[in-house]
Amino acid sequence: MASMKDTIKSVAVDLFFRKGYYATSISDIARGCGIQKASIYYHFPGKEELLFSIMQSTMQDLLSSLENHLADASDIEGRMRAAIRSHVSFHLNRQKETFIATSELRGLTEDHLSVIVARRDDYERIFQELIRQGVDQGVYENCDMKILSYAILTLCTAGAFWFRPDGRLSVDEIADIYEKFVLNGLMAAQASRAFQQSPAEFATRT
Amino acid sequence: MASMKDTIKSVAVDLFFRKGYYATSISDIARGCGIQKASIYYHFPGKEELLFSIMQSTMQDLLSSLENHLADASDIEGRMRAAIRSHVSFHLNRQKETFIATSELRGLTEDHLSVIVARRDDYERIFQELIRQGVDQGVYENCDMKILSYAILTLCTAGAFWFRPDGRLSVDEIADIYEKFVLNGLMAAQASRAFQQSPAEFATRT
DNA sequence: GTCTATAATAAGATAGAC
DNA sequence: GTCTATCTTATTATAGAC
Repeated sequence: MASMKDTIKSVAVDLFFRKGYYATSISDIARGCGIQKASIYYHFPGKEELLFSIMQSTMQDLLSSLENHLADASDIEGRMRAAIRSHVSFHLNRQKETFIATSELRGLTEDHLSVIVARRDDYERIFQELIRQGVDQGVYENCDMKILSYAILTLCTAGAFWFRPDGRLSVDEIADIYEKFVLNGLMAAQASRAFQQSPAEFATRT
Repeated sequence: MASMKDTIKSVAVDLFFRKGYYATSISDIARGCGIQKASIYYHFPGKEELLFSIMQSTMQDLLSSLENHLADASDIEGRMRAAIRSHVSFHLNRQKETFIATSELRGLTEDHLSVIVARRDDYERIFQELIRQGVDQGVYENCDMKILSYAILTLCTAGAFWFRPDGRLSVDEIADIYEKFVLNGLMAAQASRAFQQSPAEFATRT
């Protein structure tokens, strides 16, 4: 049974996703909950705190999901695959929240923004570390880790912008496509270079 | 010599980029231009029309840039490279406008939104056509064209979100990284598959 | 914990003089 | 083409009763 505080949060998620943070008023949220707008302020100090609360629990769960997925994988390729699958499926399964967390950072106060950005940086660092390990082990081509980690994450994050739960492709199918594209992208040059250097040795690895 | 209309537009671009569309008031823009806020309304019917004007000229120039870059390339790989370079360099060189055009769609009325989205769809279709031609000619692996075109475009568009003109990497260096990652991503599976099927023939193509 | 009523503020936009 | 002055409206947030 959901508390009113949870109801408010969930109605806010729905409205922020559909209309945007600025276009959603406290009255809109109250109407969605079936209460008066003044009652919102009993549960949250203000509109911005409500946004912050949404973003914080989203980032928390995003990080947990990544840790859970990584726990099941051991070698570097498996770990990268697990990380991408976690990232993609979280962003599609919790589309509304991830959409908000990505697109409404402008709505946060400076203090709250720095908390969320710090969490996001922690999250990105895990991906950068995965790329670095892959490069160290010679599985991926040497590359600019920061730029590529942004590229990989953004690419999958964008799913939250166009995904339709009742659309042509399921979450798993989309995760497959992204997983393949990113892994290919990271490994391709390595593969072709290895082939050029030593086709025989390359063949044993394929 | 810039007209006041151009000045207003350029000040608005700067403020929308730095503070966001909703957080920027007509008064802010007027102050940036050194005029009174009522004077803005002589040049633009309202704040939303100003945003629309910025987005429309940005999309126009984005499309022109792509056409110019494509005119110089002939084969499919060269055309894809040219398209990616055009996309990346435009988004970094005109960072403020492309950032706004990407992140402030929520600020448009329904009518204006549909105009911009239609232009964006035209633009995306050119990339989808490039991918399709590459697949037809066997240069790229068969793939989901819509999803991959979103992936490629978003990945590069995201540059406008983190790029620093005075940062570590130049526009050209970033374009190089993206060009390589995307091309590798599109061709990788094809390359390794070709090698598995016929290593000798593959070698002649490398 | 929710209500009614209202304060406080700020924004987009217009009227009309110069 | 720009100004001063003002209108209109909407929003966040608070006070205080129940």
